[in-house]
Amino acid sequence: MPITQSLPDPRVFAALGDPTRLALIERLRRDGALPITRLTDGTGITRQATAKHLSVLAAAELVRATRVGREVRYTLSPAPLHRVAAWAEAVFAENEARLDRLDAYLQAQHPPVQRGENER
Amino acid sequence: MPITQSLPDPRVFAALGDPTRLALIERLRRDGALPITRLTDGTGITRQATAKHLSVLAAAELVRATRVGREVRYTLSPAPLHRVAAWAEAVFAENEARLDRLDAYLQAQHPPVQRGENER
DNA sequence: GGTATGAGCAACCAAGAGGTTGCCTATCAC
DNA sequence: GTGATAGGCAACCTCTTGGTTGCTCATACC
Repeated sequence: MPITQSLPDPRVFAALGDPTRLALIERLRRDGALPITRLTDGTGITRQATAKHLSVLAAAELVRATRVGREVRYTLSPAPLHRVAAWAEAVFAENEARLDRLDAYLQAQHPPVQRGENER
Repeated sequence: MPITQSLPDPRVFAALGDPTRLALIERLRRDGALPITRLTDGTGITRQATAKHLSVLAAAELVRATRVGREVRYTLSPAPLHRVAAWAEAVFAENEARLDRLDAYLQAQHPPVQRGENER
């Protein structure tokens, strides 16, 4: 069963590969739509730093910005997460399958000692 | 239903956030245990570059090295992939749930027109 | 109107990442 | 033994990244 799953966008992983951004994702998951200033306080960093992180997340399409008056609200856009989860799970499963085949092959080459009548 | 899922190790995402390393993962998924030299040829980079990438993957426990004679074979160690998939799927699901709650709330505030006998 | 607040833009900086070359060690094959 | 092959280590280089400060623009409030 050759995998049909296409390779995911590395930018999504890269975007998730930073603790600050991971925390932003968690925050947005909990609280929904928040403007940059709100997302900034509590963290020890500047608003501009947060803005950069958000733009990385936006580039990976993990987050969507909508302007409301003078503020910009960020919300999670979880489609990439879904794709990433599917890929990771597929790789995991496929690897298990390969190991099983390898196992079967090795068993055939070196049948285990003491098997009992025909399986024990 | 507050998420019990703990935050995943950012190093796993960071390790996956590079096209070269993603390709290495794919290669190992397909072909199983391979030494560095084999993993290197075909790619346009040096053996040392590949070694660095593999050490990043190993630090994230995505890959395991076993020495066989003079060569070192790398194999996928997919447990982190499983965890990552679970987290991503959980965030996806929780976000959908939050959106649904928001939706219900909005419906309650602005009941849709034409609801039937006693709503209109 | 004037003032406070939310956000964007640009320059800058230090540290890290991805890559290289050069050299050394260990194992295999003969 | 000799030579070829697999790999490790260290120094170096350049580009990116995470962060800052300073300034400007736009919207809201009174």
